[in-house]
Amino acid sequence: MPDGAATRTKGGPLGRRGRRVLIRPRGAGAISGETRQRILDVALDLFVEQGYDKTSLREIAERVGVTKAALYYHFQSKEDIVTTLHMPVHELMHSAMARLGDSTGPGSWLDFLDWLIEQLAAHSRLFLMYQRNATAIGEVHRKDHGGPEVEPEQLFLQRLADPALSLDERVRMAGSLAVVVSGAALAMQPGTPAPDPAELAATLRVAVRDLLRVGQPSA
Amino acid sequence: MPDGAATRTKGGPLGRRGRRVLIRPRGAGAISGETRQRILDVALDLFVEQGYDKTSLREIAERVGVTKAALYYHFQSKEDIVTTLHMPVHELMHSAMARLGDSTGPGSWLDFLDWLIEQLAAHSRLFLMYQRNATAIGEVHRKDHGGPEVEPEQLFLQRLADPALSLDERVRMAGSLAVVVSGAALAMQPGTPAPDPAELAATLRVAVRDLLRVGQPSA
DNA sequence: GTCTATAATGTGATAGAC
DNA sequence: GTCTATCACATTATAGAC
Repeated sequence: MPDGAATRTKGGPLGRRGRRVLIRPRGAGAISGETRQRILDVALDLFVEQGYDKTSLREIAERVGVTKAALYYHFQSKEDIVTTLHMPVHELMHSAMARLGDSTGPGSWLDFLDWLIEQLAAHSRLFLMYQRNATAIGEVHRKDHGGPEVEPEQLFLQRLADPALSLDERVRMAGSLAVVVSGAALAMQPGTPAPDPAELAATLRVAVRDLLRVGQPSA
Repeated sequence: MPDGAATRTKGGPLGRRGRRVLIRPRGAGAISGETRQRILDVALDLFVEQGYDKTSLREIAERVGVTKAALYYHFQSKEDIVTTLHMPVHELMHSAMARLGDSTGPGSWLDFLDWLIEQLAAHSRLFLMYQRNATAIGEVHRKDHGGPEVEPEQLFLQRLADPALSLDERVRMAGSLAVVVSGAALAMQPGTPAPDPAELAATLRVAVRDLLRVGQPSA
């Protein structure tokens, strides 16, 4: 059975659902990068909704309105799609580690959180995708990078394993990170109106300070 | 190709890896419930390690030392396995909602968190499994229970959608829940020694109070 | 209770025409 | 850049012998 025969009439028109107004007909050479971006958009939606593993290429292709084979023109593999989406977050985490440097303890941790809160608004949806597919993404990118554990997320937790830290400090540091992440998820909760990003960020900054028991933000 | 031919010598002995000392030989009728429990143990390990979706029945059967068909004697389906594992957590969440009742606001929320912290120690591994497979488990059990969204986890978030709550309250309530969950994950961080459960619980109780800005625990 | 063998289906991925 | 058609493979699940 051909690719989309189950869901599309054999010779029918291409644009389904009216999800998009086409400037020029599909199949005669689309604008550069346009389809690629739509694939990423659709994939992000599905990965967030139902997870990376449960989302098939057939499903992505269907929603975009192309065949699976077209996906393989734009991306080398399914993993390539999720890797491309995750890249900004990955780089963000990576440079966050660089910021943290070798210092430990709540002080530099707070700086890191402030910076993370700032970045979060711009990438909240990608962060959410990572949060909901952390294990899957972790394994994908462990398979690529040969090494055992290069995911920055894990590095954060390794920081907390520092024996110089008390249990109380560990709980509050890990907890404050969780607060920030939950704040990002809260911002995109369906059914509730999205809060003002600046107000949310300010609220988060105060909240993590309460949890880490340090002074209020300087700004 | 027969089931385990790739990993087990055709006529070889049954017990592999010496993972378990057998009182009496396998295949002559095992002790009631023994294999079933081992299946659950192995499945829990794998679901936590690499996720529900990426774990196949073949893999579970291999580690247990039986064939896939044997799994189907003990469980109706793969979903049945994960549902059985998730059941205690599900019931816990459910009764937590009953405890919360109709009241909103940080007051009853704190009571709920105290209770959750208490329960967490006894079920930390199952909670971790849920946390890492929330989307998968959610969909599995939505498929069973016909209804659209009966998962208690979602109900917690619906509480936070109450328009009577300020953004600050929402952030702190969602955040405090995240702190408790992260505390459970912290307790089982590989590589670091497991903290004393009672001490961890006490630390969490104080931490969530700092975040919710209420007094210290009465106990 | 466990096995062998197989069914039924879906998946990621590729070849080659247009 | 997208299509049709197909491949090779893994998966969940079942049937029936022992």
